[in-house]
Amino acid sequence: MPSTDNHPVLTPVSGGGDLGLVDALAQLTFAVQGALGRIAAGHDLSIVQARLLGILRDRSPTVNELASFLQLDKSSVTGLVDRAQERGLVKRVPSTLDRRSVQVTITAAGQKLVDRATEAFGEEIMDLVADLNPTQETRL
Amino acid sequence: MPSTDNHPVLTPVSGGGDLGLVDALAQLTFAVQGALGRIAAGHDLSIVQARLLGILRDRSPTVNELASFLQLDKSSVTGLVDRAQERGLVKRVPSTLDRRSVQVTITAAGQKLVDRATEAFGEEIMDLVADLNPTQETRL
DNA sequence: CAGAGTAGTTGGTAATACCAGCTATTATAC
DNA sequence: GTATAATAGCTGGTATTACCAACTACTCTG
Repeated sequence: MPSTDNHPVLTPVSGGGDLGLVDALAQLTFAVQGALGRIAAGHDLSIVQARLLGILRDRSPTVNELASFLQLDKSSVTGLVDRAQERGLVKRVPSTLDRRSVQVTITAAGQKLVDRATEAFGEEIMDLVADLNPTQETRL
Repeated sequence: MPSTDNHPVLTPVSGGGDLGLVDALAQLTFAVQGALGRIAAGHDLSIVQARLLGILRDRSPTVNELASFLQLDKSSVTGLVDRAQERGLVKRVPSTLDRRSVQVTITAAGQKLVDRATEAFGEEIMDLVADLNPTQETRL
């Protein structure tokens, strides 16, 4: 409830076209990301970890696929999965089709965690959207 | 132009209320943040650095104020400003009112950089918004 | 003026992210 | 059919980002 700061962040100057909108959008994303980050942290997750688990809810992609989902380097995903695996949130299952690749799967613990986090996301983001609607709605 | 992936990330399961919206919003912010990150990187900036410079365009806040703008710990801001200062993008000016505090100011080089980056932001985000409007517009 | 409080920095740690280079495996070329 | 190229993932190295706790230098309070 405190800190949705309302100062322009990107566009106080002249610029080309309709930059107020861009700034509003940027701020919206910062606000949402901030909320996401806070909630995730409340469940001992970072945003990226939450995204990882979110993706794994209905898929068991390879590391490569994860990298493209998350727009990360393969090596970043390796580390991400490593840490999640150490915490028992995901598993690596060797692929039977291609022995080079691994399929990353969520564990029951991971499911439970991401379920709880998602619920919290839902509530909090709804609130946030309600707050921002007056500003945003008029802009779209 | 490639990779705006369209897979649900948070909410494929049941959940409480109107979670499709939350997911859409989350994805929007990821997309925007991704674009921001890419463009910033194109100017040798991270998102946080870009935000820093953006804030400094029309203000010369103290480290403390920056911390609250950016929702960061003071020590994180110290490092952020350190690196920006090493690159000649910002300056530290000792405050005359309170000798404990510093005022962080943007340099001419920083101005130029943030101006260029902002322009790029504007264009690219406009494109992105145009893409997402059909989905988003109906949702708001 | 003594003690509490505040501004900023420092030091230590961890997560995130990249790149380049490596191994094992698979696919292609000849 | 084997040699070569390509691919999947991991390692090692580095930089950034972020935190916390502790410290210094001031400022404010009692």
